[in-house]
Amino acid sequence: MAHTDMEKTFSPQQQEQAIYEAWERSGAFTPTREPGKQSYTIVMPPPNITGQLHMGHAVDVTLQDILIRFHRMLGQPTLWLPGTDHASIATENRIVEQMRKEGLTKEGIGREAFLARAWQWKEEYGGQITRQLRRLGASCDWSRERFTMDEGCSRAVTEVFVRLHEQGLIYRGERIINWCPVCRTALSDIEVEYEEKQSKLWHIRYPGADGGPGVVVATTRPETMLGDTGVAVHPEDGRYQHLIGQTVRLPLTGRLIPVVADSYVDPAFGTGAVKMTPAHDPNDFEIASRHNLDILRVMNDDGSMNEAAGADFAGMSGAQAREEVLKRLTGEGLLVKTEDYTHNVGSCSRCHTTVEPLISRQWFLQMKELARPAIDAVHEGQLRFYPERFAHTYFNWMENIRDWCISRQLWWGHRIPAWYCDSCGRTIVARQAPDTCPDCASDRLRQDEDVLDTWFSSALWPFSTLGWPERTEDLAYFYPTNTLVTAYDIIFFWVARMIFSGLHHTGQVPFDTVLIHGIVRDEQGRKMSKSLGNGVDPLEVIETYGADALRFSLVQGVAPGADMRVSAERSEAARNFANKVWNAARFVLMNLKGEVGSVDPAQLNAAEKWILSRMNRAIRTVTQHLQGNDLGLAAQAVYDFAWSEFCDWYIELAKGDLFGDDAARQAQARAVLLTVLSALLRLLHPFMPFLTEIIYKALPGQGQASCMLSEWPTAHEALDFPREEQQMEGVMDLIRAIRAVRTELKVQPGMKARLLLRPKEGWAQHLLDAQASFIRLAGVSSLRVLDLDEQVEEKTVSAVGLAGEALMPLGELVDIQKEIARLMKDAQTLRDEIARSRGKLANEGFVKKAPPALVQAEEEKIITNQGMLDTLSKRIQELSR
RNA sequence: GGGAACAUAGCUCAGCUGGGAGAGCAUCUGCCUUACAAGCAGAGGGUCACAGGUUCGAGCCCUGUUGUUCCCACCA
Repeated sequence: MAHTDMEKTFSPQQQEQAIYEAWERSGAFTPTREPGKQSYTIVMPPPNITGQLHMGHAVDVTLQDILIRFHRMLGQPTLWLPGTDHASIATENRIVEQMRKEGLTKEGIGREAFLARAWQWKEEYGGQITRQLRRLGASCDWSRERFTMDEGCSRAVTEVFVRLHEQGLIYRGERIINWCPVCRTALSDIEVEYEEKQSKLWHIRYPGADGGPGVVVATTRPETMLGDTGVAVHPEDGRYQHLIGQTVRLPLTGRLIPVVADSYVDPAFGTGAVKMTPAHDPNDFEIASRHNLDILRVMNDDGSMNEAAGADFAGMSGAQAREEVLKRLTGEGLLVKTEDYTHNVGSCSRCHTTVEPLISRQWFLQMKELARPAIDAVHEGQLRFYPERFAHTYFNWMENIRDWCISRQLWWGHRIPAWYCDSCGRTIVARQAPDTCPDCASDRLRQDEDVLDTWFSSALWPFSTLGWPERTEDLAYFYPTNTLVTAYDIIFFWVARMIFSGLHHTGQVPFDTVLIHGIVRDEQGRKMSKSLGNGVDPLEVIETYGADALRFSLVQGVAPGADMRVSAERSEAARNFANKVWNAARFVLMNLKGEVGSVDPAQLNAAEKWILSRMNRAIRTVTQHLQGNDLGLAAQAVYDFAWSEFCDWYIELAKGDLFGDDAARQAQARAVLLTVLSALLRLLHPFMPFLTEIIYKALPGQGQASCMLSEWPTAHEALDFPREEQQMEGVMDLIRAIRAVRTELKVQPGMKARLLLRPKEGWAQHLLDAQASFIRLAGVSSLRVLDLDEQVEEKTVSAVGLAGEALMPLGELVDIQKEIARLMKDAQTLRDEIARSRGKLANEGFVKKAPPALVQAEEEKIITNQGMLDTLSKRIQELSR
């Protein structure tokens, strides 16, 4: 592209895709393993295949791409491995939903057909999201793209499951789990969200077996009483000593249930007596197992009551059963008291149905042993969280971790590699489907119907994608990876699990840095969500403002770990910045005219030394921030340097030489402009890859080299001029002071404005040197630098800066001002009169009733006043020149 | 109940290990000055939540108070 092609405004939309395709085709995203060099690796958090790219991805991917492009430019073999996640429960729900619209059900079409459909879904939407990642400019290595259910990842999952089972860390057992009656599957603890809800605390009397008063229990879930198998009280509670070891009669069923003593019970809460429903409450389950109470499950998988709840209740929904139970208890006079009560109710994080805790046979991963090394690794600093405070979150969770329920009653996912022998009942966990039972040689084997929690495979992502359990060259070279970039809401789900999995299976931490960012909110600070409909589509922003603008708006000035807000204003500001850089480049290219020599360090003027020195500072600052993962500060530093220093000052200062007669100076100015622009583009490239690539390719003398593959700029000490920087600041400060005076005196462009400069001690030579710049940048017509002790006779207005004092003589200037003010006042009077006359003429009564002469006089007044006003306006304009 | 964060200009927020109170947007004024009106120049606007303390010096460190948010746990 030649500079003549450059439009006045930067419109990236058409070019972006072509540039991306060229990058991808060139193979530059694929690193070469160079043995001597230190690699840099990021494994992309795989987006779910459930649908569209959203702002959360945009942030995540932008941050990663910045780091990747930075390290690539530093010359490291840089791998960014992309992929997608099968997202077991989320995808399955979406497909079920889709089928429901067609009148189909999962059970109706069967497992095989359902999975075929799921794979079809994956083909369609998995591809969609990766195409959208390309739109953002994500420079990942698509040749290594992975999917959590592809052959390799699946093999890793099986291997891990079998190993953990062999090590005794995976077990199958009956436990209270969180059950979603709509998704019809078990959930892990973190898949449950709690919300405060208004409810009641019902006090119910359980009469004594002997017909005595028995005991009153308090409950928030009366329907579960049908599954009660005991009552617990505190062992030292004086009120209930006589009941311990006795039985009471469970109302509505007539069953006799024992009263047990357990110190878990808080005598101060409710009545101090707790009904025990071991099949539907985790705490009750614990107590029940200590006291050998029966376990009676009264609820079906869909949340309705089953036969065990009694013939009268079987088939009712939970809510119906509650109503009926309360009605009957009231009828029997056993409902002693009802009080208002607020408590937390858990709901499914996927479908927001209230979760039912219930007893179920599931697979669990024992966590204690796995958590320890993962905690130590962070304490020892093998792995760092940034910002560090998120390590607290991590420790807090890991130190109180409970066993992980890993089985799900779903079809889409990694099927559990366990088989049951129908002949002898043996369970076989194996890498491959066994033909016969090793115990009884029967071939009546059935594979476990369930699949694994989707996070089970995600936990292995950093190494399963690199070929583990094979000892591949990729694994040896790129693992452990370097930076994991993700939002804070996913630390438990994923980060923690990757850390213990990596340590346990590979003996190494999977990455050395966890860079945590916030979540994206809307303008009002609300979390973006489908239900609120406040989501901003990143693709729309790209269409309107360009991918560079979107990327920049998501990092500029954003503190690590802080939530960020997306708004049109932010994107617009970033787009304006892109345009600013575009125009600076346009100016530079327009003025290069042919060959550009290199900068001659011996012939630099003050402005050139200043900008080169500032450039060095910018390089150091940006580099340091990027290395420290402070991407927001890095972006801000590039922005400030580009706009406030290069554009606002240096380009303006260079115009003197550029448009002057001195050929040597002209050449030098061109060389400096090109040097600084080139460095600026490279500093900006990680943030705005498209814009910088387009411009960089147009720079002369380098054969259309790619910015992406150029070297990261380095600061050369030969171009550090700290003293000159300060001196230039002094000059700039004085120029700003003069501009303020000009504005104050309303000096119009073209108006004569004489200026006297009185230098401070030590600044005389500088001000003399910079005279031309003063005239140009301060917009004055002439200027004289005074001697140190020279007196000024005229009246002046002054402004003081670092380098001295600027004096602007008044005299004629002020007279003009006064004259203009007077004329303006007259003009206003005329305008008022015209308006008044018009008002009269608009009044029907006046026009009809007043003498015609009077009406005509008013009309003439308008005409003459208008004439006078025109004359005045011309005079004002003349004076203003 | 435990933990964390936040409180800075009208709005949204930066501010690294203590020394200048800042940016974007908004407002006001003047400019189509041959890179850019998506721009340029200038201006107004803040008791850095409150109260103490440490220090030569505090937006930053310490203590307390108030207010807001988030996470975890969960008493039936």
